[in-house]
Amino acid sequence: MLVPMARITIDDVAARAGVSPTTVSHVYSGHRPVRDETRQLVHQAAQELGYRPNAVARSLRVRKTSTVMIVLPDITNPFYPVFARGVQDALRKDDYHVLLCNTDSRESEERLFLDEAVSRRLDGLVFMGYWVTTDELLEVAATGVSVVHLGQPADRATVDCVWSGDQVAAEQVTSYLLGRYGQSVAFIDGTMEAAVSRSRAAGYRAAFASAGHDVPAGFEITEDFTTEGGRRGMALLLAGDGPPRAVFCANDLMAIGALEEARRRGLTVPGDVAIAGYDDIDAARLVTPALTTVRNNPDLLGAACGELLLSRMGGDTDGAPREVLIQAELVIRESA
Amino acid sequence: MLVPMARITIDDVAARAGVSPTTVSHVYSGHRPVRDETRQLVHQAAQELGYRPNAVARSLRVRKTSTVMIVLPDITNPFYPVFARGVQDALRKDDYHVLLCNTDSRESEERLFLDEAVSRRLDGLVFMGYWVTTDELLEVAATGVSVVHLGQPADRATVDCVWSGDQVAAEQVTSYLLGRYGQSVAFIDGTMEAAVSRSRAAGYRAAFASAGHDVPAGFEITEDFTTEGGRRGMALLLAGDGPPRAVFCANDLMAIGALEEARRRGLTVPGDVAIAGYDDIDAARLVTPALTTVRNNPDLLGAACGELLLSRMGGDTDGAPREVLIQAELVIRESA
DNA sequence: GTGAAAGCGCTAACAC
DNA sequence: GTGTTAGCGCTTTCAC
Repeated sequence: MLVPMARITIDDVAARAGVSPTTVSHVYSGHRPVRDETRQLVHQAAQELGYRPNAVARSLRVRKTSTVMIVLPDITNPFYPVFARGVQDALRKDDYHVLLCNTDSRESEERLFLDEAVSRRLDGLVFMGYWVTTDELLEVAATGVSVVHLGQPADRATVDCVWSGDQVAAEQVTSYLLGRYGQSVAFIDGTMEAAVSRSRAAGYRAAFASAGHDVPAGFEITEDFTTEGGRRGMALLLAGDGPPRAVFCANDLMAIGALEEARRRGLTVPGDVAIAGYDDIDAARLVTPALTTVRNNPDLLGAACGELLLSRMGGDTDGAPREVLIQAELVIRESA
Repeated sequence: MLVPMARITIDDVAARAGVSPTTVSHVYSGHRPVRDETRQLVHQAAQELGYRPNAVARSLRVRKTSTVMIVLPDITNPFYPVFARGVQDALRKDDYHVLLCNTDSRESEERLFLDEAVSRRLDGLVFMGYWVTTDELLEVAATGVSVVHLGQPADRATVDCVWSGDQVAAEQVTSYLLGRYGQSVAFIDGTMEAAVSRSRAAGYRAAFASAGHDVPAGFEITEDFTTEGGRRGMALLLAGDGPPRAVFCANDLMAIGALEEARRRGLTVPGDVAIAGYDDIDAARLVTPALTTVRNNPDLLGAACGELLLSRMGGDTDGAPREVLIQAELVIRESA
C-alpha cells in the first residue's frame, strides 16, 4: 500500500489554479458560466493534485445524497436480485446510486437499515420485509426520505406501495390443485410474520371455502422461506398418516426443497404428489419436473417501485399514497 | 405524506436539554462519561424533538464512513449473492455497513462505482469485475480506501486479493472429461476481457497439452456468462459437423443453458453430450441431470475478502499485499 | 465572469 | 463532568 494520501480539497485546487474555491465549485457543478481558460486552469490543477471531490461534504451542504436504499429479506433468493435490478434500471435515468441491503429476514436488521436510511439522509427507500410495520415506514417517510413499500396496501393509507395480489394468486393456485387432485391439498407457508404469508394462506383457505370444503387438519404448515424449509415441510407432511396428494408452497425455493424431499423418498412428482410453488424464479423452469408456480414478475415490480420513487423524489411529495398492483398469475408446468 | 419535517440538529437537542452540544454528542458516542441524570435529559429531549443524528455530518467530521462497497458483475448470478453474504457476515462483527453494487458486467459501471467509492470516502471496497485493471484498483487504494480484489494476483504486487485457482481447477475438469470422453472436449468461455475467462481457457488448453493432444478446431467458443450465452454456445457447437462429446462451460449458468439447448434438441446428457460447469451454484444440484461442476466456495471467498478488508481498515494499511487462495475443486455429479 | 464569507451538522481538542 | 470553539470540505448567497 501507499502512504496515506495527502487530503486535497477544493481550496488546494483553487490556490493552485489561482482562482477562488467558488469558481472551482462551479467548474464542477456547471451552475454558472466559467471562462474557458479558467476552466482549463482548474482542471489542470485538479489533475496535477489528484483532487477527488468529497461527496460527503457536498451531501452535507446540499442536503441531498442522490442515493436510494433497497432493503430486501434474502438476496440469495433469486426473486430479489431480479427485483433489485428492476428498481436499479428505473433509477438509472436520473443520477441516483442504489444501495442493496440484505436483512436475512431478521427483525433487527430490518430496523437497522431503516435507521441507516434516515441517519444517512438517503433520498429514497424501497422496502420489503417481514417485521417492520407500515407505520414504521411512515415514520421514516416523515423524516424526509421517500419510501416505497413492496407489499400489499395497508387498510389505511400510508406510503406508496406496489404489490402483486398474493391472496388472489394463491387462491387461483389452490383452486387449480383442488380441481385437479381433489381435497387433499396441503400448504407449506413461510414465516407467519410476513404479510405475504398471511395473504397466501388466506388465498389457500379461500379456495377451500369457495369449493365448499374444510382445510384438512395438519395440512397447513409453517416453515422458512428457503429450500431447507420446504424440505422440512414436505418431510412433515409425508410423515403424517394421510399424506397430501398435492402441496402448494409459499415460494419456489420451498417448492424445490419439497420436490427434492419427495424424490429422495422415491415418490414421483406429480404422480405421487403434485407440487406447486410461487414466484417463478429461473430455477423453477430448470428443475425436473419443471415447477408449476405463480409468475410474480420481479422485474415489473422493481420497475414500478423505481418509478414511484422517482416521482416522489422529484418533488411530488404530497400526493396521496399510491398503490400499484401487478397481478401475479398461475403458470402451469409439469409438477402439478 | 407529511409536511417536510423540521430539521432537528444536535444544537436543538442541547438547547432543550439545557446542556451543550458536546454533551449531547458524548451521550451518543460514549466517548466520555456523562452523568446519568444528564443523559436522561438528553435522551428525553431527543425523543421529544424526534432527533435523528446526521451521519453525513458525522462522516465529514470524523473522516470515516463505516461503510464498505461490494462491486459485483451480476447479482442475478447466484454465485454472487452468496459471496456477498460471506463478506457481509465477516464485516458484521465490526460495525460496518455494506453497499452492494451491480455493474451488469459493464465497463462504464465498473468505473462509476470505483469513482463513487472514492468520492464518498468509503472505508473499504471489495471488487470483482471484468474491465478494471489492478492498476486502477491500486489508484483507488491510494486515495485511502482499503481495497480487496476478488480475482487472481497480478504479476506484480498491488492490492490484497483472494482467488480460487481458476486455471488449476479448469485443467482438472478438462482432464477429467478428456479421460472419460476422449479428445472431443469443447469449451464455452465467458467474456474474454475477464481474467477468469483467460485463466479457465488456459486450464482447458493446459489439460490438452499435458495429455499430448491439440485442441480441436472450433472447440473454443466465447459467449456471455449467462444461461442464454450457454444456450447459444451449445447451439453453435452442435451445428458444426464434428460436434463435441463433452462440453466444459465457464460457469454454471452457461452450463445450464447448454443443458437446456442439448435437451431441446433431443440429446441425452451425458449419453450424447456430457456437460460440466463451474461455480457450483445451488441450481447445479437441482437441474436434471445434476451438474458436474467446480465448487468455487463463494461463502469462503466472501469471508476471506471480509477478513482481509477488516484487517486493512483496522489500520494495518502498509503490510505487503496479501493473497488468499481458496482452491476450487471438481465435483462429479451426473452430467459428466 | 469571479470572490468573500457564512454555514450544512457534527466532533474533539482544550479549557475549566 | 461539562462547555467553548474551531473546523471537516463543500455550496451558495450576495457583492462586485
